[in-house]
Amino acid sequence: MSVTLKDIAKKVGKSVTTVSRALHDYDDVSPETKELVHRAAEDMGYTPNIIAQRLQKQRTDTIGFILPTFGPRFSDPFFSEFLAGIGNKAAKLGYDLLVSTHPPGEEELKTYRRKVQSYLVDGFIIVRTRRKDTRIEYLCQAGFPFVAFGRTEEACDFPYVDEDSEYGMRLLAHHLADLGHQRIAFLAAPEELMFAHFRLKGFEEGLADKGIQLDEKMVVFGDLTQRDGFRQATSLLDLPDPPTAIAACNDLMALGAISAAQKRGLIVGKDIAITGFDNIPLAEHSHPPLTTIHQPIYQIGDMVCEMLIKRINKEPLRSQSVLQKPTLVIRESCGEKYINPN
Amino acid sequence: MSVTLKDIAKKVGKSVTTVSRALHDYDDVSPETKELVHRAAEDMGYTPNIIAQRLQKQRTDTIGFILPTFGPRFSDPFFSEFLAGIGNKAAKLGYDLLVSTHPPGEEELKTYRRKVQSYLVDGFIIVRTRRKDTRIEYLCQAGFPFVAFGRTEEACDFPYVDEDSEYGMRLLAHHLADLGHQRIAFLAAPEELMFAHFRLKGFEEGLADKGIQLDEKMVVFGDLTQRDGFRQATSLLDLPDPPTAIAACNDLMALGAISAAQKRGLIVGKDIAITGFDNIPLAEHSHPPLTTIHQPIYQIGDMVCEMLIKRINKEPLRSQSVLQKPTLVIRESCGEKYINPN
DNA sequence: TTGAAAGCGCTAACAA
DNA sequence: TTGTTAGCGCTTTCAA
Repeated sequence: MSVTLKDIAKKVGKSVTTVSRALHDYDDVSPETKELVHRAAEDMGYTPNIIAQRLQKQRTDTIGFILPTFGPRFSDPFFSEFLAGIGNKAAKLGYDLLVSTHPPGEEELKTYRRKVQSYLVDGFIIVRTRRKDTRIEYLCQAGFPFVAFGRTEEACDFPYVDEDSEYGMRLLAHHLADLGHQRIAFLAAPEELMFAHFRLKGFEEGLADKGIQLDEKMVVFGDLTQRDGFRQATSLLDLPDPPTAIAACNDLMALGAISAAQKRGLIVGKDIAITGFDNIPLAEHSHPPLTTIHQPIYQIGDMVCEMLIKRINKEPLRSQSVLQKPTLVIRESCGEKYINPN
Repeated sequence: MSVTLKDIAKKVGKSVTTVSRALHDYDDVSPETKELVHRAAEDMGYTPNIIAQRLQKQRTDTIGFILPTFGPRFSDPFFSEFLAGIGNKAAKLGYDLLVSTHPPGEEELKTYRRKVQSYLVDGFIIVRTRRKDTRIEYLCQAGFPFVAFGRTEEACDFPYVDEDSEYGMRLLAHHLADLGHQRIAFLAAPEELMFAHFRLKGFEEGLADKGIQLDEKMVVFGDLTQRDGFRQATSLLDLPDPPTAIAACNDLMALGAISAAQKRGLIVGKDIAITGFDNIPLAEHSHPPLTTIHQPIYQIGDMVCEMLIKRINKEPLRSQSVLQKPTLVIRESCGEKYINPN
């Protein structure tokens, strides 16, 4: 059904070898033959069988990415932007992208293992690193190329790109403290996630810098979704002595928290301050627009992908790891100076 | 470096063929040999080389999906949910998912062509169908398996799943008209997109049902992003005789429109009604919560994927195409009965 | 400048 | 029940 080297060889009366070399522009093929072969290939509509090339070359020119999904209503805008970043870069560098979806957990590792052992991909991009990350342990120990977006607490060192979440959260804590808030809550995320850990830590430290101690009762944990942000913020507002400011671990939860506050009749930016983290496009047009920390997800995807491909090709990396300083984006969800009504 | 059938064969003193058959549990292999081979495979940590299997089988067990991206800040929650739907189903049925990102346009077709001709995928999932869709023309003419989420105006028929956007928009138009709105605007999307066309059409018809004619000046076009929703809604509100209701072609633009209205000091749900389409998770927790049309994206992804795999395996489809009736989700962005203040 | 031959790892038709 | 042989489509030594 489809044109192979053999077909071309037959047509031009040369060997398969010669045809292969002609097509690859080897210089031990006469110009005439090359011309002949190229024309025939063109005419016959030849396209190389990549699978065959891969078997021979023992490499797949494919990058693996496993999307951590959480139930059917999974839809974090974060990931489509990240995916666009790696996808575009991969395409540009001639790599394909093999994506799997998998909820984090036991089974997850099998998905990685299978792709590695069956030679389906040349390397992996890891996201949502965990403090103790079995995926990273596995890949390290297997000596398989990968680059992570995020750090871990593991001993093994590996290339990564990360935002300095601690620093970002400190920025936010200072901002809130400077606005005069005292009763400040933190809408945290599961502690096993490395970035969640950093963000909580950074926030605590930031408040401490300003002589405020983060009250244990003021820390609640959500699952990073808007829905849970709503739920957890509600519980915070139900407290006998509710916070005047809520810092959420990510934008989505912050958006949920805004809803929760508004449902209570509070005016966000006046009665209560709310902040996010990530600066997803939605943050700009929420009501009120969200004060948050900007993370250039697309560029991070782009960078991670480039690093991985260099790694696969054993080219030297400019630096093994990149820790970016994020920036504070002040919008309206914190309003002006907060004056305690009491 | 890695264990092959040959290695196992050598170890157990059998031929490669026998080993292969033993591992596949063919019944022309003696139980003892099977036992022996399985144990050896286990011991040696054998995993089949999938690339080799693919070359031999002439199929890839891989599904292609090309994510239509639009610039770096691309992040439509729609797609991550859809991706989760197809990804999970594909994994369940033993298929991999090859994802590419590509802005719609000239070059796009090359990406499809390459994947088809190089045998990288067994079939494609197409999204964001266009009225005249060259991707579909190409795949049809090439006789390559694919299933689309969305229809086209092409002659060729092909399997698809779609929501009845026309019907959905009619629902919304009726709702708005029943609330007493007269000056109603439509925040449309590029007309070449099939669903955008249907949605505009449905909306027009719905208003006509209620004896209202959609004013040409009341139709503006956005690019489906929140940012553009904001911009276009602003232009609508700038009109000398601004609308009392805006129906947006999708939720993201509706969210942008809400911002625009609020920036003007309007109370959405009271001074102005705004509706969306899609019912993305964000719609539930926007401020105010968005009245919209529910589209079960995850399930659609799941279904499309299942259909494609059946198609690849030449199993009969229950039905060649599925047109779902969407449902209206009434929340607060339209408020109560609208009484014209004049 | 070209071609024969081997081999990537696997499956399958056929023979024994 | 097992092994031999061929072949999927390609690249790459090696020899001519």
